[in-house]
Amino acid sequence: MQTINGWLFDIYPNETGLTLWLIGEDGQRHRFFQDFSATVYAAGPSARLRALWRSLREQPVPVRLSRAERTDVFQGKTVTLAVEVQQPARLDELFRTMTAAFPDLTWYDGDISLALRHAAAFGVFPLARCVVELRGEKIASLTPLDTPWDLEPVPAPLRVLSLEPDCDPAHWEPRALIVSYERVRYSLPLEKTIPLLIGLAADLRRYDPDVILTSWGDTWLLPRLMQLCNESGMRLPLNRDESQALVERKEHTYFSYGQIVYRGRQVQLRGRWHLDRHNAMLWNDYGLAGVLEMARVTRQPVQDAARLSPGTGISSMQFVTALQKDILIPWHKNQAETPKTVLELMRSDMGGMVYQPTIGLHRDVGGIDFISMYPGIMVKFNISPEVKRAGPPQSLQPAPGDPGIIPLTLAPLLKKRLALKQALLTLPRWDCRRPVYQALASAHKWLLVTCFGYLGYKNARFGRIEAHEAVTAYGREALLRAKEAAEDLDFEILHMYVDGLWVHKEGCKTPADFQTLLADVTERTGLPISLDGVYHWVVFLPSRLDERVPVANRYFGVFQDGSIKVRGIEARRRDTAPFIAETQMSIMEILARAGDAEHLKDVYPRALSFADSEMKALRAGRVPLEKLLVSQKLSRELGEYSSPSPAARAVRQLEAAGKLVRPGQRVRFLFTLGKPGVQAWDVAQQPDPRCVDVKRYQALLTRAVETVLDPIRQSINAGKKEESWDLFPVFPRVSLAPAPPGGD
DNA sequence: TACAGTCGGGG
DNA sequence: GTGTACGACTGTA
Repeated sequence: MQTINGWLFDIYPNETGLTLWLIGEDGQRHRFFQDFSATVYAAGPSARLRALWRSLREQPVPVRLSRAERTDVFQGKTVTLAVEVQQPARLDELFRTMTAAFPDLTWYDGDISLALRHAAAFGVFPLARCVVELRGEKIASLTPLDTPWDLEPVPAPLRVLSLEPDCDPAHWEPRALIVSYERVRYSLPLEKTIPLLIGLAADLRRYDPDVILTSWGDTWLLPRLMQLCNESGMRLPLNRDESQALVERKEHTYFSYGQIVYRGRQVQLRGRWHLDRHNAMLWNDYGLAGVLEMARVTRQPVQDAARLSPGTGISSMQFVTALQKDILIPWHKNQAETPKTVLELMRSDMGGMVYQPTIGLHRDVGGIDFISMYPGIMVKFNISPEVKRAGPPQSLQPAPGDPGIIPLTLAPLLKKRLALKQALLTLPRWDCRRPVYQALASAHKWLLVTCFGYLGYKNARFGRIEAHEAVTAYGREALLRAKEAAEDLDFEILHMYVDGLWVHKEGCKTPADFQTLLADVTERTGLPISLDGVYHWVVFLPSRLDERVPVANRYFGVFQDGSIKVRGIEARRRDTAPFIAETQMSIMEILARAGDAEHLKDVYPRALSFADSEMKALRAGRVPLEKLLVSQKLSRELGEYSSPSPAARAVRQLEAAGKLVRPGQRVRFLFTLGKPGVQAWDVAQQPDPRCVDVKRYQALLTRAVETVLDPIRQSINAGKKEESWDLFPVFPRVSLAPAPPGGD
């Protein structure tokens, strides 16, 4: 028997069992095989289960049958027929046949991927460090040496080869491919097919990368290479396992978090990973470290983790918990989505606690947040679909008994996130672990957020609306207790929003001045809370439609470390032209240089004149057209628009030029003079700079400047009382006159 | 003024 | 392999 240590790299089914790839500590890439069986469960009347038993005896896929008692989270202990399928590759086919023949039975675990089953069975995950015992090429035992929850796992020595065209193939025709790895970098002309394929094949064999990192590899490059191979009859060893075909995932569009999301097609490799940075979910935010972390904690294979959708990641984690705890995973609930009743609509108003902020500028403000409030509540108070609630939320008492499936799943993730946050607080600014920790923490963030949403989702396997409501009820209670704590310590509450509050007290200017409050809130709620920071000053903005009305989520401010926090205003919106957003940010940076609020009056003139110079640049045509592009996400098919929004008109131009834009994709356009008022960007001909509707951009800029400068000016003037001759100047207003009727 | 369409925030 | 929230705001007619 031979033993090898290494990092688990890839797993997929072959004809008889599983193929596993291991990056050995010896530097070799090993391919092994493993026997593996997958079990599905059926429950129902015993006569029907006996009939199923008989029918399974008479079909060709080898199965082992037994009677098993398992837990259904909604029904409790349940007697089932366990069907152990010994050829994992044939599971899907057999499951389809069984459910078609016995649709009246209740099915469990049928649609759980082999990767998750394997992860649950052995406690492994992508890039887990393992000890493997071998008999020949067969795995006799597989033991993990680390867990997904380690903060500093021994990193796998991945070989990464990057491959990208010399321009964006959606808009231009690339002429060359740029190949780079380690210190090698060169380009291959695309028109010379044979040398291109020979060169690439040679590098793939010589360097034998673990990861092929591409730009537009899913949508353009790999399909193109496959096509070139077909035409020329040459082979390109993209897969490390050359016995396997490339795996293609189709493009699709889906709804998530109230908006439509578009995922382009994906090309996956076997024995190697292909990652397309332009098609990976939130690659920009997290990078490779984030994708790997996602794979570790969700146990999804890395290439899937790269484009994981909301819900799938957290569901995967729940499924692994369920498999390990012998909890049955219902086969997808076939409940049709029923329209919300009036009662439910009213209930939805009772989500998070919102308190109207006090409009205007405030100095020396503590921003305090519960850390991952909703997940923290689920863990602390044991909220899970199968757990009976004890008292009312006002008691802030955990439900009794063993932790349910949701807390079990979330607890280690939450603990790791808190540990990362803690480490980030203490690590010095220059520490190279900082960006990595940041990426990991961000990757966890949305898994945790989504878990809460999933509790309230009817089609989630472990969802239950009562549990969802319990979470928000605890949340409101916790925030109220925080408010009481602050008031008992004589803090003034300026604003509260779901899981955060903004407080002020004369003389409290440093983080230390808020420690008593933090400790008190933790004491009263049992939930971790942290100081987001102490603002030198923060502005809560009024509604645009009625300046007497505050809005909860439009504010900006400057922390004592000089960093700026912005919510809801133009600079935060992805449909704001970069020129407008950057100008607004720059103005806030000028204001931030004031340090404390007393010195805002010193920097205000500078901010005003900066805004003015940007306005002049705009009028003089010195702003590059790219900076004026507005980008909006298409929410539906072009034909489904009932009103010709600017985005819809831009899409019409694109489609006229033969460019299809799918719902969920973004469309970029300029505001232009005359009809139709917009000019789509991603078409062949560049717009004439003279067509730009400068007036409209002036109005947009004016608005963005006023958003940040008006409250500052008002606050300075308020300090000056009646000296009206000394009023600070207003930014000259440019507004759009209503378009003349007819026009054209 | 009404309406249709897009966005943020949660983090 | 997907959560169809809510409220603010903008653009169009």
